[in-house]
Amino acid sequence: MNIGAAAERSGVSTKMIRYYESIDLLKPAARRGNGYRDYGDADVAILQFIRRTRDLGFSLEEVSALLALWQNRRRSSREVKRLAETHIVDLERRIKNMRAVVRTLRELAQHCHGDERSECPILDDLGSKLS
Amino acid sequence: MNIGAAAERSGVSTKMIRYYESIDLLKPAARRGNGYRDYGDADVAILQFIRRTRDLGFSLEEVSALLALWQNRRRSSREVKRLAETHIVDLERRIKNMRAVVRTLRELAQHCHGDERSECPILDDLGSKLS
DNA sequence: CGTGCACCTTCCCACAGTGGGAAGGTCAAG
DNA sequence: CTTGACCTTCCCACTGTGGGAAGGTGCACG
Repeated sequence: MNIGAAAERSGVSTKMIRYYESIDLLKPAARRGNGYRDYGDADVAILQFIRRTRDLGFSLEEVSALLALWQNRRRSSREVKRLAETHIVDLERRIKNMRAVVRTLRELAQHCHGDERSECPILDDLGSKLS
Repeated sequence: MNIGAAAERSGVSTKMIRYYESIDLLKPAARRGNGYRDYGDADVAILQFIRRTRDLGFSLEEVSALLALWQNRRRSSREVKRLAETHIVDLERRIKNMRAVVRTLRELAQHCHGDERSECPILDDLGSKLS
């Protein structure tokens, strides 16, 4: 099947499929006589794996590692679990930061009139040397 | 004061100060006879404002808007509050997504033995056509 | 005085991912 | 046989940030 069909079935854009190939995340696709890339169901499955892994927020480097493990029959699940848990910790750290930011912003916005007046505690705080 | 001192006092790297100037987030700095950029306390205050606003996760475009409002005596606090609240909504949306991802990953990791065996529900799920 | 070191200047390159689009080849249907 | 939907490669954009080269400056110390 052509790259467009593979893109549609996998949910990965043609741009991204070519990009993934260019950075060696994917093996070079088979080519047909006319130079067109040719994909089979197994390739689509790999693309879907990548998309789902990306959806879970793994970096392309991590996707590459997970993909290798997925395709390795002699893998140990320890490594997979370690990757997942490291990622969980990272996400939790980022969530914690973002929640703190939201708390700060909500507090500031609460005290801001939000009307025609120029007085604004949000800007005061951003401009103060205290924060 | 030289750019290095301004960087140290503001917490914005020299690289970033020059970059902010190049994208017109900052007015071109005054120059001394030798071509060196020259900063005063007011400039450092602006840099600190930018750093704090960045720390709250605003994009440089939003920083630019907030900076303009900060320096505009005839601003209305409505606009500031609107920017802050839009940003809060955006952060909350992203937090929600990330929490869902963490939930999924925790569930998957829980069922993964994490030992020498290759069997691994995490990879099974990433590879399944169901998800 | 000269020498070295720390600073400054501009300029280009890299990264992660993704999208846009140009210039050209191909294929199928009308 | 033309038209339109594909495909190819290539370069450029974005968001922010850092690294480093090549060259000029300023100051302190011997």
